[in-house]
Amino acid sequence: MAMETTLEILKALSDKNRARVVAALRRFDELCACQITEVLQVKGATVSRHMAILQNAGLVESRKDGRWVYYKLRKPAGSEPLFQWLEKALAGEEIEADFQALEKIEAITREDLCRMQRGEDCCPK
Amino acid sequence: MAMETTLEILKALSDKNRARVVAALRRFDELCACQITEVLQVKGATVSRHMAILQNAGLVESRKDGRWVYYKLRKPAGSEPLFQWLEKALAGEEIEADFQALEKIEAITREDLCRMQRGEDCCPK
DNA sequence: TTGACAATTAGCTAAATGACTAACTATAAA
DNA sequence: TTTATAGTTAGTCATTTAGCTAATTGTCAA
Repeated sequence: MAMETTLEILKALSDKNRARVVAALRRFDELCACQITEVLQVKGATVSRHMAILQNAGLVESRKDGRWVYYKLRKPAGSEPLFQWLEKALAGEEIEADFQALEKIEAITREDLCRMQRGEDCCPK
Repeated sequence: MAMETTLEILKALSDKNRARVVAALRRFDELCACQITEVLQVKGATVSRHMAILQNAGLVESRKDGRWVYYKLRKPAGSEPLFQWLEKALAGEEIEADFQALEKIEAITREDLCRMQRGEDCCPK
C-alpha cells in the first residue's frame, strides 16, 4: 500500500465523529445517513462530508435505496489488525452510549426517524 | 483506553513526517534529533515539535545524552497490531529511501553530522 | 566563567479542516 | 406533473496545524 493511502486512512480515522461512525458500523453492520445523523447529532450535510471522507479512504461503501443511503464498512486488504486494535482502543463509555442510542434508533422506522429529524415531534419520542 | 487517547495516537500517526519517523524508529531502534532532522529535511524546531506530539501520544520516549536527545519507540499496551499494520501499510519506495538515507547517516558520527547541518561543508559529504 | 551549540519554546503565517447554511439533485408520493 | 424530501455539493467562517525564524534553555568545552 502506498504511503499516501495509509495516511488517508489514518486521517479519516483520526476525527472523533468519523471514529464513532466506524465503531458504530462495526457493531451495527449497516446504517443509513439519517441514523448516523441522529447518533452524531450534527447536520446531515456534515454527515455527508464525513462519509465521503471515509469512502475516499476506502473504509466504507454505500448503497442507495430510494431516497435513503446505507453505509457499511469495507475493510481494505490487510486492514483487519487495524480494525481490531481500533475497536478495543475506542471502547469505552462514549462508544457504549452511541451503541445504546443506536439500539433505540434501530427500533424506529426510517420514516418516523426522518419525521422526527425535521421537527415533527408527533409519533414516537 | 479512552477514546481521546486513541484519537491522539491516530492524529500523531496521520502526519507524513511523523509516520516516517515512526517507520524509521521501527527499523533503526534509536535515533537522535539531528539524525531525524537530516532524514526529514526540515528545521530542527519542526522536528522537535513533531517529536513532542509523538511523545504526548505515548508512541515515543526520549533519552538525553549530553547535548543530544535520543528517541525510540514506546508501544502502548495492546498497540502491537497497530504497529504491525502500519509497518506493512507504509512500506514502499518513500520509506525505503528514508532507510537508505539513514544507513548513510548512521555511518557518520553525530559530531560530523551536526557540523554538516550548520553549514560547515568540510569533513564527510 | 565564558562561548559554542543541540534542542526546545514562542510567535508568526499559510494551508487544511470541521461545522454551519443555502443551493442543488434525485427520488418518491400526491 | 407538481411537491416534498433524503442526501450531496458549494460557499463561508472559526479553529487547528505544520512550517518557518527568533529567542531561550541546558550542557559541554575553551
